[in-house]
Amino acid sequence: MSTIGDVAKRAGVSAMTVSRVINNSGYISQETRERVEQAIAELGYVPNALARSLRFKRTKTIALILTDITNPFFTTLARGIEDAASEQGFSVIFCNTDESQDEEAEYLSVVVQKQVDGVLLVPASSSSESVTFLQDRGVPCVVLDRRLPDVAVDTVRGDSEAGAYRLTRHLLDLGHRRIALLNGPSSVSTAEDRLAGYRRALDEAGLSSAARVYEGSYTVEGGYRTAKQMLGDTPRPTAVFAANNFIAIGALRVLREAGLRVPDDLSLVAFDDLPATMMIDPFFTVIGQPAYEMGQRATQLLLEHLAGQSPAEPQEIVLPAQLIVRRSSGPPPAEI
Amino acid sequence: MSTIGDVAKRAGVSAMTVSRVINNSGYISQETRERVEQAIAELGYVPNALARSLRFKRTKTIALILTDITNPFFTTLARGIEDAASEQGFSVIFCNTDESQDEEAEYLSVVVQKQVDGVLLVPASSSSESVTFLQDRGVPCVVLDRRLPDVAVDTVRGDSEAGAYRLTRHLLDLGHRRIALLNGPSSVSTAEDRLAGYRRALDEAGLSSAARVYEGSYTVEGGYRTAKQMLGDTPRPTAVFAANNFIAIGALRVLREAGLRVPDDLSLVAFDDLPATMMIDPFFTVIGQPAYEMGQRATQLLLEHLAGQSPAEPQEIVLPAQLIVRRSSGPPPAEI
DNA sequence: GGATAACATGTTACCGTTAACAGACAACCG
DNA sequence: CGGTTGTCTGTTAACGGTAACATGTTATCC
Repeated sequence: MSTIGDVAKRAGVSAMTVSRVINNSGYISQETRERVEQAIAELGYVPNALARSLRFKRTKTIALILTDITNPFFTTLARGIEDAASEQGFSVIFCNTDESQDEEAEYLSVVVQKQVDGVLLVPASSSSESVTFLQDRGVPCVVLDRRLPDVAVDTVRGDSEAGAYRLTRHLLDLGHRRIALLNGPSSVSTAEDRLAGYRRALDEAGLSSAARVYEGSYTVEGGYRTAKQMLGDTPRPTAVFAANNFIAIGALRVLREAGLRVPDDLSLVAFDDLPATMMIDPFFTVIGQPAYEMGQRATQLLLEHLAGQSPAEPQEIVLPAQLIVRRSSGPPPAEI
Repeated sequence: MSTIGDVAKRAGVSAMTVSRVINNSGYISQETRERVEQAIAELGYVPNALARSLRFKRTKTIALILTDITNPFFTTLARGIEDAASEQGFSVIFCNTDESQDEEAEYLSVVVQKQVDGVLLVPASSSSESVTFLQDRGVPCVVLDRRLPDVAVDTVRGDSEAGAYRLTRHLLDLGHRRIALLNGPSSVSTAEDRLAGYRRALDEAGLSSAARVYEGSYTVEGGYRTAKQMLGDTPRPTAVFAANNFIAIGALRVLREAGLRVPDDLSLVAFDDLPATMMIDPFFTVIGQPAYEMGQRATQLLLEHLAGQSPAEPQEIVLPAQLIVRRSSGPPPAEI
């Protein structure tokens, strides 16, 4: 790979002159400019962004640290982020923590060393450690999807509480009285908020004591396990609220294995929709979150920060969630 | 952000000594080491990877340039790549070209400037320009998913030809004689190969002249459009082979709108499976490609290259595709 | 006891780029 | 004609890190 010095030698000028041509700064005679441009073309010269970044202390690169890109919600989020970032000339380094705090810390250390200009973080847990680490080192950060209670930081997330409330209300309105919540890990704020929304709806209906909460992980296996547990308990719920799409899939498997029909024998609703592009047959009644927009907004917020245009006060942007009623929910079966 | 000099000053040593502590190289007295480590901890010092990279000419970063991370096949591929890369301490910059040659060129320029150690490329078209650009600048590259006919380069891809052959054979074996292919753009090698496999199966069955090929894009809209066109033609095919998952979804919409049942009135099979974690109800008969493994293998190949362990000869790794028979394919309806 | 080796630390120079400063020359002005 | 202004190009130093070399100290050996 040729350097600015190689170009300079070939064009018979100094490196500084080449730099001026590349950056269109200062005075350059037409003749010199052409000679330099030719040398650049002949050598296939590409400026070294590392050297530039070292001087300017900005890399035009941000890090995206999330739990699992394979979750369609995060895939769409990531796409929104990359689109918004590349539009402003920023590159995105992406990292999967698999909900591990250790992996998260490891990735954070790496990207800070690589001098990313900012970090978009979907935290593995509610610990404020990661954000503090970044703040101590002066790296701007926007937290995505999840709340961090103990630290002042920009956050962009969906309204889990209101979404869960509406989803539960939907089931109550259909006549359900025994509604189970298959939740994610309580260490994650979305699980906490979905639980809160669920409880609020039950409380309003005077059914506080009817709450049945099963805590697991946000995975198919988690859903499978908690659903199995739920089916063992009596009286059996007539509706199941899965706290995310993976849990819903796991739960559905259990119900199928038990020979139960949805929604005839049991209603099953979930948080998080699948993109229309991968749905053969939209079936689940869900709360859909605007994942793409969430990614965009978070990126814009971060980039404004980098440009120094944002208010000092940390912002919390909460995007509304949408109830989409489909075929997986219906009235409870008649009691025998 | 503090530098190695700040740490040195605080510990009362030279920058070089700090460097030695960090990298565990050369001789350091236990006492000095402790003083330096304390200074590092107190300052929250993090080494600047840019400065290191500038010296060593390696960034421990690779670029992943693909068409759309939102396509579940590529999502899984990306996950395989990130896992394999991070295992070896490499970071991944990801870029979506949306099948645009211009975007691809733009991203390539950026990541080469950023001095990535290598590039994983899902090319937007069969043009060899991108790979040549990288080779001219000495940036190692592995091409993913698609063949590039005019250039010698490492490639990891699925066996589209054999997969298409088997999928078509499956339909022929069920008794279908009029099988339409809703293909992707002919500028992409996978579309070319799937067409070839389809033709080979028809040829073997003596049905060469029965081929009906509709060229579109690898999108839901593309599938929708070509399927609509197909339905207008007579005699109507009894089976449809969608060249990817998005096309299948688009086609299914058309069939539903036309009141046709799958597989009773028409069989519909596709290339590319969805991850089990997002399937409510596995329905499509498909050819599944080992996307995760493809990503892993390609990354390993690239990293071996970087370590100088790989053969000079460009390798082509072709991974087998698997036929998964489900409910969307069945015998053709009885002729009236 | 002087040579030698092992240990411990510091100095210099360089990776590729560019801001700041400096110098040279031409045009223009009063 | 001397000074000012505008144009064009070059030199130096710095961004943060470390290899190579240099230097000094202490322990070891014959």
